[in-house]
Amino acid sequence: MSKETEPKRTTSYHHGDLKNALVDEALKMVEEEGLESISLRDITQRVGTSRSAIYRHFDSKEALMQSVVMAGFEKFAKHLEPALTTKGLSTIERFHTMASRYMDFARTYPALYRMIFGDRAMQAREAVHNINDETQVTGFHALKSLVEQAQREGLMKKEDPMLISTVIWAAMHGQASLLIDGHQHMQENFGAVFEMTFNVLLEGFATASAKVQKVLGIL
Amino acid sequence: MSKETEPKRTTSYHHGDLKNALVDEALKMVEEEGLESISLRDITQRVGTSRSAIYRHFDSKEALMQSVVMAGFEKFAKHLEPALTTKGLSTIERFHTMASRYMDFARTYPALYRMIFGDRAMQAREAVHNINDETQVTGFHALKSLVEQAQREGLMKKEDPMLISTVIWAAMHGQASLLIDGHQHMQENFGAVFEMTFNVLLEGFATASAKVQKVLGIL
DNA sequence: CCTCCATGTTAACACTGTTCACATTTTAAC
DNA sequence: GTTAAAATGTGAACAGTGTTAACATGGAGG
Repeated sequence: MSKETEPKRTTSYHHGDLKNALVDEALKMVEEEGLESISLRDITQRVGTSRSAIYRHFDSKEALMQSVVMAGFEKFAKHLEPALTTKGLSTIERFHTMASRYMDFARTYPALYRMIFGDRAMQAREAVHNINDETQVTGFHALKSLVEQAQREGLMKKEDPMLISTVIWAAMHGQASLLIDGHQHMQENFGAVFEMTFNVLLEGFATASAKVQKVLGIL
Repeated sequence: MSKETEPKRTTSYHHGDLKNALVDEALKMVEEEGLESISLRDITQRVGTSRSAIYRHFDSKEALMQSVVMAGFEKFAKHLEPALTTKGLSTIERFHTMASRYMDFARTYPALYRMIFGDRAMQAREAVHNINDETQVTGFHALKSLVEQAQREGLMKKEDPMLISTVIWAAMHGQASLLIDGHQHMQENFGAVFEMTFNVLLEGFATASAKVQKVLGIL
């Protein structure tokens, strides 16, 4: 990424920019056909190069797939952005928007979601840890900053934001996973389960004073 | 391994009971080496037969793996049983025991857990739907019956038990998945996240009267 | 011009799941 | 008990995979 000086697409050699082309094509194919079924031969054929050309840019198929994971994670982070950037939303609304878009991403790109949060994903994240440290934590950091905002506003009890964020994230991840992996109970009641989870979390993390107010309303 | 000199099992043909032997060995290998890396050749070699012997009992590798999924799910269901069968536990304690053993199973057999709750699992469950309809729903049914019990005791609000169970299950599944797939935030704070989730769910699903009582205690 | 080196190609290798014709053992019929 | 049929196991072969090595090509700098 250091040698630019070209208004065109950088590094125009034989192909132009084979490395990125391979990652882009692989990412597209993951979305289309799923993870398991794609082969290096298919990727190179669609890109228009020879099979072994890959090995001038990646050590192995796994290395290519790790780059796909990183690209997919950037796409995921962008998908969540509106929850933070949209103007005029309350913190609660931002929570709801973020959770909603999270589930939407998983449902729209199930294979990609499985890939970026699967067991190979962490290896990929660690492999490029020094190169791109900001993007990879963006998703989680966005959630955590929302939690901190809610705490500042007195909507949420003041326990460790990291802990609270992880609890929320796990609940969402569980729903997304069950949904895209075809589990009946989740698919049949998706909307209801989502809203119930959202409310339970909201209530469970509410401050004591907020709870008292709610109860006083009941009495 | 010749005739029926073994008082073991029925159907003593050439091998004895190759079909089950293959499933057992494959299940063992999934736990040892993970899902991806095991091959039919390795399985048959360890069982002691020829490679293609598999095809007398299964249509394909995928069919064998689906049988492994079913066997793994039975193992999982057994692992959860103490939460229901142990005498002298309160309903809350049963919840805690079940959740605890759930996470324990995932941590002890990560590859197997991934397999039985992954995306191929549902296909397997559907493929043998008529044969073994009880076992496959055991896990979820156990949770649901606990929810109903809690509702009867006035500990939990009386919304659809199916919905509540799915919410709880998804929260646990999310934690288990993040944990065994190596996500830092989960691994570093596993115990704290688990307890916080448990409490939040308990509180979020508590009956209104229970909440009022708690608040009255505060006031 | 020429040389060098990054990039792309072709052929081959070891491995995989799968299928075929054939061998062996078990079951059943007579 | 003999014999035919069915069930089960075997070895060789095939197409597909990721990977590697030797070779080819084209652009950059002298």
